[in-house]
Amino acid sequence: MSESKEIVRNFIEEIIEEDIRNNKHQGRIHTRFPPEPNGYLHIGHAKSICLNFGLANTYGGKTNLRFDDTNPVTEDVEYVESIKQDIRWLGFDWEDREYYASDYFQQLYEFAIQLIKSGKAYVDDSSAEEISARRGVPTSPGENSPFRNRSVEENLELFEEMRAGKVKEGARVLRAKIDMASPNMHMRDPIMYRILFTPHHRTGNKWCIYPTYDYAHGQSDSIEGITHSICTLEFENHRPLYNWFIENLDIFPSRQIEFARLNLEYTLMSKRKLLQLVNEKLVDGWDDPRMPTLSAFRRRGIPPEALREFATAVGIAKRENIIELSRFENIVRNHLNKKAIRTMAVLDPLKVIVTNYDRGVEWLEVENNPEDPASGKRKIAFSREIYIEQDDFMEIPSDNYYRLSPGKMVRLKAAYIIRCDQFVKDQNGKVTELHCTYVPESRSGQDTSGLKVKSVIHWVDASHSITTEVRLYEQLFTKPDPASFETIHEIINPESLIILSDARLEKDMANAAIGFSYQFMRKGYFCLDNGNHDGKLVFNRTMTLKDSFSK
RNA sequence: UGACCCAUGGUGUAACGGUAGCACUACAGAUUUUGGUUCUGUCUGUUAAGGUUCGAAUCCUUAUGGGUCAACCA
Repeated sequence: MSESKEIVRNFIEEIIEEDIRNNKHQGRIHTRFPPEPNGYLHIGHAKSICLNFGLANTYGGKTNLRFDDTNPVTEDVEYVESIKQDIRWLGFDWEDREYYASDYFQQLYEFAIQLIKSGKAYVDDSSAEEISARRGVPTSPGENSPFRNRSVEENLELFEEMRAGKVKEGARVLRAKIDMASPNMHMRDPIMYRILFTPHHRTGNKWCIYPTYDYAHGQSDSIEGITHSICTLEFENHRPLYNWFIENLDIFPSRQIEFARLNLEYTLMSKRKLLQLVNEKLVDGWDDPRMPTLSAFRRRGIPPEALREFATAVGIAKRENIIELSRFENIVRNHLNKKAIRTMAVLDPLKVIVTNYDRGVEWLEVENNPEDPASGKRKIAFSREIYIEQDDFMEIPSDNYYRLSPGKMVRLKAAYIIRCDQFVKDQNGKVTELHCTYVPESRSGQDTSGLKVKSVIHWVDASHSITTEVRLYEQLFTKPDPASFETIHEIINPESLIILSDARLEKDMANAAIGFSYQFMRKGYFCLDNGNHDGKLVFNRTMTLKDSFSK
């Protein structure tokens, strides 16, 4: 027997396995993914989704989808729908466990009464400014609110007035009574409820007091019996408070565990800034293929399997990290290379006349995907007039350039070797046409010419091709660390989108379908855009091929 | 002048007191009818100083560096 591959566990898996060994919660594992419906899911969320659902999957547990909808001011149903669609597309299923923090508003309210009754919460009439001023700073203690020692009866009465809508927004809050001198700012009598006369997308006008994150989140976890509540590092300082509520309410002890969020080079993860890109129309919307949102990845042709692999490949740890884009690209290319059907597409056409070709149209056979023999072969037309890529010809070639130039030969993929005899320029000096001769005995697969050429280039037949639009995407930002810049405008990449309207594809590509990936040979991976273009075909570049020929 | 967390090649992540490994990147070579793919090889690492120990990336102390916290956001 060969030795089995060692399984590497991340620190969360180690905690879970320890809990299972100790029979904690009878070995039950239950996680949750808690998005706030105030924006679209991005690749950072994908890491969290894969972690939470993945953990449940490997340990025979369950994962709830719970919308953390405690702030009606910023949240909307539009986001709820997109989030559900994106999680499904990523490949995960929460079955019937679709919950909302707002489902628990009544329960949370009763918990609050319980804390008031036990003298652990009080109503504060201070203004936001006063509260902030009395909270102190991290390096020195705060001071108690003058309203801190109200009687239980008074607190109950006042809180009821808040609930009943008798108090103006901002005039009163409910606070936990903990310790204004705590070195942890979150323990300095944190706010539990604030008054907001904003209708909620689910509860409508039923409530005008809304629980804050700190008060709602842990209790929602507890209500759902979540065993491992996984969140990002910035909530580390909230954990004592998370535990304080659970202990003082004496409810199910969910455990919060923090891990380092995903950071990716050239990518912004801040929902606020992504929203800004959308609002200022710096991109085409949340699903603009340059965005890091899941809907954008879908539109750009990134396979969900690749995203899942990436999410686990980056690892789970507590160390701050910035993943290199090459890591992401490597994984996406691996997936696409295996499954993408090859086709020839000339993005920037240059006409070639094969002057000695007089056999009309000839049909040549070519593999659909050399990586996958099962993908079969197809026939492509070849005739006297074809197109090649502008940059596959250089009038004065550089030393390491081994494509076409005057007097030089290349092979046309799956066809013949041609030699460039002449070129035609327009008045601007741009090369507009090549006159070449082909070598009849060099036909692909039955080459008896004995000629050796350094390069094989792609091409399409002029009369057996279609003209389409092709969109080339590059990084949206010119800096690898866009988050560290104050304004996004200064780092927007002006060439992040290049629209080519005259691309020539093999005629068969008229039948291209959404959801499939194609490799435009030597040019990259592309997919049909899922937007509405009045019947016109538009292709998005998912990713370039790795390019060892640097320009 | 606080609390909490983190520190392993360029990047990310393993090694759970006993040979610092893997992946990506970069570079070099081989193969190739995609300058793709594939294959082979090379370079580069335990933040520092003490301590414990036969033995420390791992445990302890201190220092240094980085992150988070002062919304009625999540």
